[in-house]
Amino acid sequence: MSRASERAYNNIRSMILSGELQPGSQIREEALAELCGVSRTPVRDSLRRLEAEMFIRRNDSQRSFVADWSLDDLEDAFQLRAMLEAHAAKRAARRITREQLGQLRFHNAQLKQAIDIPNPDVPKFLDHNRQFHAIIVAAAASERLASMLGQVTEQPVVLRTARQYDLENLRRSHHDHDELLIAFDKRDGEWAAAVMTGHIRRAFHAYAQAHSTDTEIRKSNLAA
Amino acid sequence: MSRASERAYNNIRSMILSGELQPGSQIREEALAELCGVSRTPVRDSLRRLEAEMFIRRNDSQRSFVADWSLDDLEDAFQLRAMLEAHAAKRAARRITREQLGQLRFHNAQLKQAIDIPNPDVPKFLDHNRQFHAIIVAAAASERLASMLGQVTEQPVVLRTARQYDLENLRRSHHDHDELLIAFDKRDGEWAAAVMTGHIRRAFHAYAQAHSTDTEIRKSNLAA
DNA sequence: ATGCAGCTTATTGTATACAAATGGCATTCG
DNA sequence: CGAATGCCATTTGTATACAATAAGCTGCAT
Repeated sequence: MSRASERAYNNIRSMILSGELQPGSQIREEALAELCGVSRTPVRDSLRRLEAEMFIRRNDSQRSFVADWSLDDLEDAFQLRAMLEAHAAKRAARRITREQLGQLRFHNAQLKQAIDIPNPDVPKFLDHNRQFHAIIVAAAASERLASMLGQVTEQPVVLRTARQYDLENLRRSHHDHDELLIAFDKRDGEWAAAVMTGHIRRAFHAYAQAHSTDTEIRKSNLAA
Repeated sequence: MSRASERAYNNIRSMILSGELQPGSQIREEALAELCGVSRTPVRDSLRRLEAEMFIRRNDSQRSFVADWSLDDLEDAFQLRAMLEAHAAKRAARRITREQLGQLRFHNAQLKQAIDIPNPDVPKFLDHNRQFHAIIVAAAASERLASMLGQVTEQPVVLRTARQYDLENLRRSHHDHDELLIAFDKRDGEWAAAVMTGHIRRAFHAYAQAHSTDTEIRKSNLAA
């Protein structure tokens, strides 16, 4: 992707994810163009992409708005994600290479390290976690599946305020990864899929809890 | 969608589906613009959309080519479709309204009529079949799921020559629909999902057979 | 007051000109 | 003869001007 267009896309996307562009608010092409320092043309490209990714929705007269997902919508996304990632895990179990297994072990060791210390390094955990999952998707070797997963994986990040990361949850995540590694090693696709399903479902409930806390806080801020 | 943009999208899409634009061949924005009688701007929009829908792919230097799917790729698409439609059926079983059930019955009766006569009306069958599936997806009430299904449902249409429609197959399809209707009536999501999985898998094998016949014919045409 | 008509303004859609980047070809040098 | 390099042609990317459309507002009529 070319310079201006990529910049516009990344800028707008991160403005949505960070909450700088509030859910439900209208988006004007020219305003974004100025914010990104490019013309409307690349902005329009970006908006189309973001619309396909459901970060943005348009009303019937083509005006764009930042998507505003309810908790139900997000559960829906998580449900699809669980199904797709379980499918990926199943496929990966048949196809994963020794090298990829090694990489999985590496990232799993790293993310364990990130939380198994007095001062947990959550960003580091998240990064290696992301890479762990990416390797599984790559091993599944289905471009379509990868593209669909892309659509449901980053949506929940739209939580506006800083999330509460429950350490106990992260440790359980790491434990799931351990089990996935064994399932891959045994080439047991059914097992891998089952573990993955639980792994994502837990993520949803952790997210939902953080989300409701967040919502409470915002409500009381409004009241004050 | 506005006039020029919509025209460009529909034109290009149908040129791909009809084989007028050959799989693997390069696509130039200006050529398409002339063909569609619009400027490059709406053509570019369309190309982006079609790229997201995987009808078009781009190499690393941004040149566009008509996607050329192998049978393996198509099996992959069908596999995802089976999973997603089964999921849709399961959700639909819980949510479907009496009215929607009535509509399903109507379309199923129509498609039965289309093939239960001396001179089968295949296009009519396909149309009611499409609507039958659309109602189930609507009843599943998940925008994301619907959008994902859109991505895998129309891909196999890229068969270049006229398809052989095996009547026996269409009758079995109709039978599956009957069974789906009972499952929905009993609100048995698991049953509905199972029937749907088989329904789509059969569609794949019917398609694969037609595809290989098609490929053979093309080969011998080349040889001649 | 309320609702509607017509105007005004805001916003998106399209065309086009120009800039940047890429690929192919020919030429040159090892 | 083969590989690398520079130039030219082709193609895509970006900016901008203008057209079309939709929203909001004002004022008038009921």
